[in-house]
Amino acid sequence: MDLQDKLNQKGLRLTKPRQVVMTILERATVPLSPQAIHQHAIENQADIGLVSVYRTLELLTTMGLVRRVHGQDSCEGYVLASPGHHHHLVCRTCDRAVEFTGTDNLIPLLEQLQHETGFTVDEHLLQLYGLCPDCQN
Amino acid sequence: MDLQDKLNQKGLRLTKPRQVVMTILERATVPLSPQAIHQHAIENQADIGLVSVYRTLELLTTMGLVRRVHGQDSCEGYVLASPGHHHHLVCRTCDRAVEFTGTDNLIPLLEQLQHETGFTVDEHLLQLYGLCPDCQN
DNA sequence: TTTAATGCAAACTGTTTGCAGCTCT
DNA sequence: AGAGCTGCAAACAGTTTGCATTAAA
Repeated sequence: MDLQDKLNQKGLRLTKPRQVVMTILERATVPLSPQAIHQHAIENQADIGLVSVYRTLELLTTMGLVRRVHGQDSCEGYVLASPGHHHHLVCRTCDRAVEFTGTDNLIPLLEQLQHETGFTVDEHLLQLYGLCPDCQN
Repeated sequence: MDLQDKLNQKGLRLTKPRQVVMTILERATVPLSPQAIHQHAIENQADIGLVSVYRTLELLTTMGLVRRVHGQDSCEGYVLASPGHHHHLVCRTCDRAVEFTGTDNLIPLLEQLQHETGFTVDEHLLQLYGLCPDCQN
């Protein structure tokens, strides 16, 4: 099912700004800020407004198609939400990010904590920071 | 060596806003935003300006006494760069937080990732969200 | 006494909202 | 045709900067 169907299903529409934002995110390798996305759009002769970028990101995020992440300096960054739960390893220098999923390692920790504290744990945020191969000089 | 000495050593001064901010961070259990810190200060009859909070946080961060982290919603959060490393388990309903340190579980994951991606990983942010015993109804 | 630091106010930057006109279905 | 969407402009919120005054050393 493509984006158009997903939108129509909810009585929403596939419009130019939405297409453009989605395409840009699909091609992106790093989390992009709203302004960065807008910039990319303009450079690709797609004349959309910054406001629509914000609104589209909010929509796509609530639809679960896009995920918001926090870089170290750049606060707001958006990336395509690939299926499943995953985390990011972000380069402190160039902000390049790698996604990973293996969080089985956390399970024993979670269980231990739930037992010790009485909390139930149902969500977690794990972000790793370091240097990517190119920035290790 | 206490804060006063550390500051004087560089020709800087220990002033009321700096004391207050430091004390608040020492008592905090979750990352605090600049405004949250300011709020706390006011509530404790410490009449300091928001601007000083910002400037103090910048100073303490460059001195390595405080660390800036990015939470889920609150972008800017500051925590004491305490010796060792700790994380938080936060109740989604009442915001009560528990600190924990056991991150040995992460080490295999880190090593595996460093190997697979070529990144070096030197910092991480782990926050767990759930419900505390009181809020589980 | 000297000079760092404060706090106000004003400038900025990034994000959100109201609304008239436009467009996808 | 009609409801959803866009884009402008204006309102907002959070952060930074300039400058005269205060206070730590």
